[in-house]
Amino acid sequence: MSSAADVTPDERPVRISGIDKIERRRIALAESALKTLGELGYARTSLREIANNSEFTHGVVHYYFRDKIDLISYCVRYYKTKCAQRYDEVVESATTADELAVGFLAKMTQTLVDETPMHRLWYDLRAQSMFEEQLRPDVVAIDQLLEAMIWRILSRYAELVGGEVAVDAPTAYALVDGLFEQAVVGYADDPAGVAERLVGRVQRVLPKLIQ
Amino acid sequence: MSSAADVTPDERPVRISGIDKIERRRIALAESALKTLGELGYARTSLREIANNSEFTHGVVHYYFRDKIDLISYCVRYYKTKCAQRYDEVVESATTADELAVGFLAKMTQTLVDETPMHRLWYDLRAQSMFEEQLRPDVVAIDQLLEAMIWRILSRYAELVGGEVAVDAPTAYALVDGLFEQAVVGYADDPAGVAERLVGRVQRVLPKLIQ
DNA sequence: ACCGTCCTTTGACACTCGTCAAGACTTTGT
DNA sequence: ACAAAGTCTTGACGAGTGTCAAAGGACGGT
Repeated sequence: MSSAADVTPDERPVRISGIDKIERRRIALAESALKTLGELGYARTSLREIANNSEFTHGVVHYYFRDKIDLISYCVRYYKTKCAQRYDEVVESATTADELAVGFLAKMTQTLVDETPMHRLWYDLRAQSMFEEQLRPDVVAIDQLLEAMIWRILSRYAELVGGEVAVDAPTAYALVDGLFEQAVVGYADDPAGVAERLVGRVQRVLPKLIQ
Repeated sequence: MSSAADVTPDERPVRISGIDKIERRRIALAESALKTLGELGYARTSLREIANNSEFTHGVVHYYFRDKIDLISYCVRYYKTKCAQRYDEVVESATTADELAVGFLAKMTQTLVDETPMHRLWYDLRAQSMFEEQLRPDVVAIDQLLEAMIWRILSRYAELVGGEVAVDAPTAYALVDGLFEQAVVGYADDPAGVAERLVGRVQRVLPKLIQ
């Protein structure tokens, strides 16, 4: 990514100035950290392991982040910006209820399969937040983002179908999330058929949430 | 090791307290461990902390359990026997749908409030099982137990109401569990009103699962 | 009484963790 | 080109971890 647009004759990455370079490094570190976190989980991921799985040394991590919580927190916030708008395009482009449902379900299974580690990490972090107070604000914020996302999908679906969502936003989110988490956990145990079962279940539940 | 091969043909006098005492110690240790685990979570709980919060020393823990996973695994299995039959009495004694619903919801909020640490731990362990393979069998077993429990409640409810459950057992479990987990996570953040909101949501969702 | 077995304590081990500091290397301003 | 500022490497520290082994105590059978 981002390799196509170098028109600059100068090869030196010097042009990236101060603040920008710091932010770039932090993002690179965060992405590397997220990869490791997604594979090992929050508890078993150490700063050294993160540095090890990256092109940096463990000292660099501490140069760009105050401490471990600072890094994790940054990772979570970075992740947040990417995850909650996954379905927005589908919602905006769909012109019929069926189109929306199909698009939603397709994206859902796609992210389940393609980004399993990220979802594992999310459920891990949400559980950890019950014990580690410092994680709570970020987790709560993401939860609200996801709830709003589900709500956008459901209310648009209801609109297209000519009805109303029969439950409030937190309830709708909890229900859909319950199904999705079940799929993520099941996917870790045995991936075969999990995605299809998830689709079937959401398909059958979705109409019941509209009246 | 070397426990099975008794060289002495001589019977070990049937010490009633023998095996029984070992099991008793293990249970006592497990209960103490569960208390600590429920408060600190899986990751931040060390064997020394468990021993510290009990009347034993950290050496005893290793005398009765091979290693940490052995202890945790035992704890989880011990916990399992208590958690999945929480609602059985309600299911058996209820003679009307309303009675069942009220009893179920009452027990649900009661366990949410009284045993919060246990539920936190459960969701923590389920998340950890995605990363730690050794935890998976126990987690899967408990999940099935809980699924069966929810199914018993729902199918009895449908029977009393004169209908049928409109979704399959895994779906029903995922939906209810989604609502419950939302409540547990929310309870850790701010307990006020969480139980009431949970009751309201389950009350509104429950009829939609019957047809 | 003594002895062997079970139980428990204590202390040590090898290791990993987060954190930091001293110095080396690189880039930038002038 | 030279010095200052920024960036990175390396190695160390103390604390905490799981694990284990060697003693000490308790208690039964003989």
